[in-house]
Amino acid sequence: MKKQLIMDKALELFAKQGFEATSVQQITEHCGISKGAFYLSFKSKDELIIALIDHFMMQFTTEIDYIVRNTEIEKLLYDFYYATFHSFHQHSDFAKILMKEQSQTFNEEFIVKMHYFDRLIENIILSMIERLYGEEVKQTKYDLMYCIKGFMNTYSQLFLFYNVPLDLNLLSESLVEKTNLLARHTHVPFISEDLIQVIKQPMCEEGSKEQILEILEQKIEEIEEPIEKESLILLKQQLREPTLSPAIVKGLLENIRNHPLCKWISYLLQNYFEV
Amino acid sequence: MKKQLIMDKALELFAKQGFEATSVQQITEHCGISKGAFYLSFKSKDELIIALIDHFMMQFTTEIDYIVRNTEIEKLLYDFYYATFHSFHQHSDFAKILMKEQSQTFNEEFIVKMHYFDRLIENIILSMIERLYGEEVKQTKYDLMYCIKGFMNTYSQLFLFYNVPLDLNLLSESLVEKTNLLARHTHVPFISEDLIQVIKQPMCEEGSKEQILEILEQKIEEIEEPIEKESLILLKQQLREPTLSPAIVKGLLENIRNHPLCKWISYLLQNYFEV
DNA sequence: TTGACAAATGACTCGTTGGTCATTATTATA
DNA sequence: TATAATAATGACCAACGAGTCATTTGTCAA
Repeated sequence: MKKQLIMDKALELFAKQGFEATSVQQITEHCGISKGAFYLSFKSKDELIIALIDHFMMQFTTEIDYIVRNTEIEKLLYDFYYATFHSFHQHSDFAKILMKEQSQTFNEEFIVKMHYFDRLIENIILSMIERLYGEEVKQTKYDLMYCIKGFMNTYSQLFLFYNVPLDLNLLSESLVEKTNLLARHTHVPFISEDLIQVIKQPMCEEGSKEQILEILEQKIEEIEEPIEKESLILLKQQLREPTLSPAIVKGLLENIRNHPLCKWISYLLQNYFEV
Repeated sequence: MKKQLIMDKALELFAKQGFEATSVQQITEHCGISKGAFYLSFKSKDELIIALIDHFMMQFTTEIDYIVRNTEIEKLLYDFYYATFHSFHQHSDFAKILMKEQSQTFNEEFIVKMHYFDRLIENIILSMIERLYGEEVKQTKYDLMYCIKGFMNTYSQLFLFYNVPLDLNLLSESLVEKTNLLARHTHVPFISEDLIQVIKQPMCEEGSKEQILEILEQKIEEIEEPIEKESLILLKQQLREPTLSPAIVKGLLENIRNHPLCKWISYLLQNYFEV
């Protein structure tokens, strides 16, 4: 598929030069295709960057969420950091774009997307904190969440922009220690429940039933494998009119969770059904 | 002075839209001047952004450095955070630019400047850590430094991009607690002495004698006040040929330290003479 | 071999940008 | 007031970028 080629090559250039500084001309040259061919795959340059963000952020969010939901508590924090940095490292070109283009103003949709994913990640971190420390951190959980985000940011810059050899194990151990320290001994919160209300505000976007339905129908078309396809169809019915028991829904979700094209929809459905 | 007007107005626009997305046209319109007038004050758009960075970063670096050198240990950490966030808050337009344009690739000189100041700030933080905890954190000081940088970044985003009411006192208290916790109980460092060597590398730039001399001569021209002027002239001689005692040098530096035009040169000289 | 259809091309348009410079307005000086 | 010097103007230029579309190339069934 041309689309994939363009995304791959554009990713390299964006990471190196930034989005604005990379022209469509350059991208097409780097792909060895014509300018027209580019516009057969993407309606605009903006659509390309949105596609890139969607692609990687969906993947990342889903990965992290799965870990937070399914890892035993003893390994949870370590695995979380490990997976995070492993992912950043593996998709370092994309991570660089994220860092560079952080909250740039050039495109409305871009910002909305970024905020949306940012919010998702914050929620995942919060639910991890909940699992790890529970009531213990009631007063300080938002601060803790911000610190964890800060660690993710600060430490990833180290290996993204200086190419130092990366000892993922040591890094994760080190951050686990720091996080536990902060969780267990912090008593002066800065971010109160009030403050977080001011920050949060909207957060609708993808969550709505209609949008999930839309994506669901699209996936049903795409998928060939009978089990996955039927699971999707059943889930669609359940979405329209809840009749199945939670156990069955959970099973159906399990059926699709490892299909490469279903990761995202499975994440959305899981959230929707509050499993 | 036109230059100041342009810098003020451009700052607003850059903070709102980013550097690349703001045209010289827009800036001149916002100032109520013609395009030609802009180019009487700045040779190029790039020169403008460099001037802005220099202006604010010199100010910030000098402020923080003064605090770290001169505050009693009991208040040091608190004052450091307070001053940092106070400065970010006061110059929030500039802080926004820093966040947005973080390591953008558009201009070589820009990046060099940013790295230079980043390095300066890292050194200031390190010397603060040294004063606060000394030997205690020998193994973990670089990690601690990165965590402090992380706090500065993460928490400033809160009030820069959501305009929440800001309780500077609480914020500083809260970060003091976190920092002390990490300093006193961390045992698993990630950033070793080796790693920091890989990252550091060059770090020359402004420090050289010739460059200091150049700025010094320029300042001697500018300054009217007799005491400050003579102090500068004596310091210039001392720079060429060291003859004065450390006490005298320190006194001369003290003479100029509060002159609004001498903050930066005084910082550079202080570093050079290792006072 | 032909012809219908889709895929791919790249010269082109049109808007915008950073930057220049001949000209005009303003001020200072004699 | 006349003249020189300086400040300010904005029409203009070359360069470049996103996006378009008439045309060419490739494919495959008949």
